[in-house]
Amino acid sequence: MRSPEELTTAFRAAGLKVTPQRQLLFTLMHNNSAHPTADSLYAVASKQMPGISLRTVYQTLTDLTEMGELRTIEVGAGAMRFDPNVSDHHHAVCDVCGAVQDVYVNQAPELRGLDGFAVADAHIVYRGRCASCSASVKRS
Amino acid sequence: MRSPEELTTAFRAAGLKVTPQRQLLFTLMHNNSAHPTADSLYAVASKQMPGISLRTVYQTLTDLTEMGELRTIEVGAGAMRFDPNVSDHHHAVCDVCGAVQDVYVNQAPELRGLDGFAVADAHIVYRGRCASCSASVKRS
DNA sequence: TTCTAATTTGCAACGATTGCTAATTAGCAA
DNA sequence: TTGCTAATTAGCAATCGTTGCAAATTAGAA
Repeated sequence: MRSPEELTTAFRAAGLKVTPQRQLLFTLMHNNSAHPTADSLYAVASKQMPGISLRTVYQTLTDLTEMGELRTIEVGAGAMRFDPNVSDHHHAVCDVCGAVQDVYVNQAPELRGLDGFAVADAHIVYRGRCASCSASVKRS
Repeated sequence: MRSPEELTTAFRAAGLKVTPQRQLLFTLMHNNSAHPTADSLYAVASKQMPGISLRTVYQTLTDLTEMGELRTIEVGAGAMRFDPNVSDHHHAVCDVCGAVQDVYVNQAPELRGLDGFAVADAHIVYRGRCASCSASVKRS
């Protein structure tokens, strides 16, 4: 996702308005590696701008996604997550704390069973324990 | 997932009862490669047993999943799907017709960015066009 | 400054799923 | 075969995440 300044220009160029709500969300998502849900982003945004609505957060995230500035990811159950990293990558989800981190694969694996299926896209979700949750395991 | 006969034994052994509803669902899921949702399975079941409730379908699918007889898979938006194939495999989802097929990978790819994450499980969702939807593309 | 289309907000509605409860029933034991 | 009781079913309400809608507000071009 581009910087808040570039997004301001891009939005205006697309005939979209740049409101204070949107500017705040631009800055909150820029370089955000937390893979937030709409709701968690709303919680953060509300602190800086009390009264902003969850509906607006959803709307702006949808706009950014349609412009290709965000990717949406679904990791098992729960809400949709938004990722400002739109490069080709995958995700690892910690089963303990729920944190999501980016993962890159070096080469695509060979497949069996494709049977004429034309692959356009692939997304891998890894599950396990993140480094900090692995470290905090008490001996049992 | 095991055969309806084996499941009957397994359910009783686990202190669970084998009702007509459950027997029907056992047979409908056995060797079912359609990756149905609870709702689509309910539609099929209702034809053979009018009056069966969606609640019971959910309950039985949950029971089977907890016993390790089914896997649940989520492919992008939409409802949860149930897969009687519990072997280690992945899925390809057709963007046109929504069909889901099983895919097997020969070897796990090398990863970057794991950063101490201990992987316990991986699931790949491929998206694209299935064979029949590729074949039925009209020239444009 | 004016005007208007875009935006925001709040709330209703939606789809998927689960919680709850009364009525029913599988299946063990006598 | 009959009784008993815990498990199950069905139906409905409630939940969660998300989207549709409409009235009031506002960005930003003219």
